Order: sequence, then structure tokens, then C-alpha cells
Amino acid sequence: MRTDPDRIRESQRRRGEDEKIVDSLIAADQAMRTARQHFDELRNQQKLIGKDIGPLQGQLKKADDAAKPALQAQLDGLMAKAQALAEETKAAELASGDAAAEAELLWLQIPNLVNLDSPVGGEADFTVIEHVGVPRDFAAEGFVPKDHLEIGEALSAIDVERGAKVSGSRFYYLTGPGAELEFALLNLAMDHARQHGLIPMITPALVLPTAMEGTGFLGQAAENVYRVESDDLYLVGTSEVPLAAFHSEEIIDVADLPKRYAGWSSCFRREAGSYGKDTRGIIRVHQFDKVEMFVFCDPANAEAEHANMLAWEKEFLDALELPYRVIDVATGDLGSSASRKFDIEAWIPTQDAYREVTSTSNTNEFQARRLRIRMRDGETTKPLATLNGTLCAMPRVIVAILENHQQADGSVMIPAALRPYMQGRTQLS
RNA sequence: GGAGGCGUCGCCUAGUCCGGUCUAUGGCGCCGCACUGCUAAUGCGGUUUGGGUUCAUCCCCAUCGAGGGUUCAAAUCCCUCCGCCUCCGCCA
Repeated sequence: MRTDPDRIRESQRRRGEDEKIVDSLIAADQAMRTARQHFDELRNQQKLIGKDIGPLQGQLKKADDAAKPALQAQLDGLMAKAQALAEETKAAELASGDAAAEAELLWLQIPNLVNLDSPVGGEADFTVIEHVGVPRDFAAEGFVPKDHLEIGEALSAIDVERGAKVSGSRFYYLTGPGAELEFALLNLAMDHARQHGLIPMITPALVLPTAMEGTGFLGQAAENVYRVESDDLYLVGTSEVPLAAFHSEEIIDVADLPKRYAGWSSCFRREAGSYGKDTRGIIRVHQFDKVEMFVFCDPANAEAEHANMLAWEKEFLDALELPYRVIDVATGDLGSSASRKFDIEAWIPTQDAYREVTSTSNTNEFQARRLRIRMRDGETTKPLATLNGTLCAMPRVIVAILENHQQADGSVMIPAALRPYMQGRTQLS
């Protein structure tokens, strides 16, 4: 901000967001520094006077009667000066605090700087990086594919009606084979994570406001966050939040980086503003479970770590034998914390479309600054970089498996990689 | 939920009763230097974090769990909150 404000303006422009806020921020920062200096100066004076008062009182106590009036007068003078200064200092302290709060408020409103390689534009302006696998030709196989809900209900794997009865729309039960599928996916995902050196974690699903704010979810995404008002806690929409906040307020030696985790938690999303979208089945739901990868690293290595996570996501989907494409998400669709984001979209036959199943973001120092996570590099400390990536979001992966691996007789082939986690079974029927 | 104890700059710790010489004591660890065949030991110096200022050094401000208050002045007094420990109760 101080050395290269145009870089922020450029980022705002690419995101399609307000540029003028940068000028407001610079002004607020300058005002904060001026107020701070004023306060510092007054406080210094105050301390210098205070330092004389103590000893003088001591002298006064020990002095003989002849000397007392002079000392008393001197003391009164100092006290009067100190009293006047105290008032001025208190006012300056308040002004300094207000100015800092104002600058902070603006600072929190500015999303992360976009990576200049991200395609510019809105939700539809992503670029496709690659296609992997080939969607099945059901016509050639001689049958019309059923959608995941029809298959899931026939297999007694998914129950959305009772989900709605008990909890409302966008809730569901995974029953029998559906639940087994989730447990198998969880174990497969965690084995993958462990093989790549990620530390398995089970995280809290309720977090304090600081964790939510620090990860950038109370900005434009705030309407999708559940809040437990009576305790001032938030339900996380992803374990990215508790994983990021895990090291908040900490200073990590650069030699101990990178730190890589795989967190398992339930995720809660209000899905406000998506009424009428994906209302059938379990593509878009209020509660689901997810294995999320999270990395803390030196900013110099952030892009390499990002590539790692994308590779691990692909590897997982490859193991599930799902066709997918990888996209480079456009600037307008990054969310406030990401500077670059790659989504993987799996082929969903009955929608004749690719749908998001994973998302990996490089958030650089954005979350680390807000959560005060630093690294010690020799003499200096500075913010580190954080990155996150989905390893396995249960409902959507289950949808992809049911639809892509369905057979004409209504059964579903279990991908070979998953069989060891399902007692060796080869199909659900 | 009840009662009691506690929270000090990496770790341990002094200071809190009774406000000012606290510029927060000492030990351990760590870093640098000196001495030294090497290591060890010893000696000397340094070692919280954030901010302001500066080419840089210096210097200044804040920071003793957090936030308020009293005061010329708060680690120290008052209030609220948070966390940890012990015991009791309840509980998957």
C-alpha cells in the first residue's frame, strides 16, 4: 500500500471492484500515523515529568521545615503540568485509536491481490487448462443414464425426503451404502493425504469471529455463513477456517515450513442467493463432510505448493476413474482471499456438464496477515503464505461416482481404488 | 453448574499485599565475540512482539492473558471477560 498502491488499484480493477477505496485507505493510513506520532510525543513528555515526581516526593518527606515550601511549590508545579498533559494525552490516545480502527476497517474490506496470470473477468471467463478422461457414451451403451438421486434412492443410499422432513430443504441422509461410500472415500482420501506427508486433523466446526474474519469469510461470503448468536460462534463452511487459524498468532521458524495438513470436518453453508439452483439431489446442500488440505509455507514457495495440491486433487479423482476438467478461475470469481484459484469439475452425465468437485486457492499472505501468522527468517519475521485445496467433498464425489459408474441394470461399479475400503465389493446393487 | 488456585518478553521464575529507583529479576535455551589442538568449560555482550521515525544506526510509543476504569503515574488498585489447573456435581 505504501510503496506500490497502483498494484492494489490494478487488482481491484481486475476483480471488478472499487478502486477508490485504495485512496481512502492511504489517507486513513496517513491519518493514523499522524495521530500516532502526536500521541507518542505527548506520552513521552508525560513520562518524563512523571519520572521527576516520585523522587521529589521522597525529598519532600525527608526535607527539614525550612526547605519544604520551596519543594512543595516545585511539586505543585509539576503536578499541574502533568495533570494538564494527562488530559491532552488521553484525547490523543483516543484519536489515535479511532484513526487506527478506521484504517483497519478499510484494510479488511480490500480483497487479496489477484495473481496477474489469473484470467480477467467474471464467473464464465475461466480458462480450461486440461481435460482428463473421456465421458461415457451412454447412447452407444444403449441406455439412458439416471441421475444420482434416482440411483441413490433405488440403492437406498440417499434419502432427501426424510432429510427435508427432519431439517428442511437441502438436508439429506446418507443411508446404508451411501454412508459406506462416504466412509470409504474418507479413508481413501486420508491415506492419500498421509502418503503425501499431510498431517491428518479433525477440526472444530464452530469457531470464534476472529477465525472467520481472518480467513476472509465475513466479507462478500458472509451471507452464506451460519452464526450461532447466543454464543457468538460461527459454523464453518470448510475446515480451511480452523486449519488456517490453527497457527494464528504464532511465529514459525522458516526451517519448520512447509506445514501441510489434511482436515476432516462437517461443513455448513446457508446457500443464500442460490434458491432454485441445484434443488434436486445432493449437489448443493446445507451440510456435508469434506477432507480439506491446507498448507503454511514461505511465500516464495507458494506457487509450487499450489501446483502440488492441484496434482494431489487430480490423482485422487484419477483413482476414482472420473472424467474431469481443470479450470483457472477468473478474477471476478476468486472470492476475497484467493489470488489464484484452480477448480476441478467432474463430468455429470445427466446434466451434460462439468460440475465443481474441488477448488484450490493460493491466498498468499492474505490470511496470514489477518490471523497474525508469521515466519522467522533469520533476523526478521514476516507473514507466511497459506493455501487450501479440497481433497474430497463427499456429496459431490458421491454424485459423480453414482452417475459415472452406473450400469444399465441400476447397479453402480465401485472404482478399484475404493474396493479395499468396501470389503472388496465391486459394485453397489 | 459449584468452590478454590493461577495466567509475567521461547521455557522456568522474581516482582503484585503497600502504585513511582521496573529501563520487568534470575536461571535455562539460543546467537555473537574472546580464550582455546577440537569439543567442553569459562568470561563478556546480545536475545518479546508490534508500531512510528530513519539511507541506516539512534531514538520514541505500545505490549506483564484481553478489554475497560481510577491516578500526574498501573505488572502492581478496581470492574468485566477469556483461558488453564485442582476438587465436587452432571454427562457421550
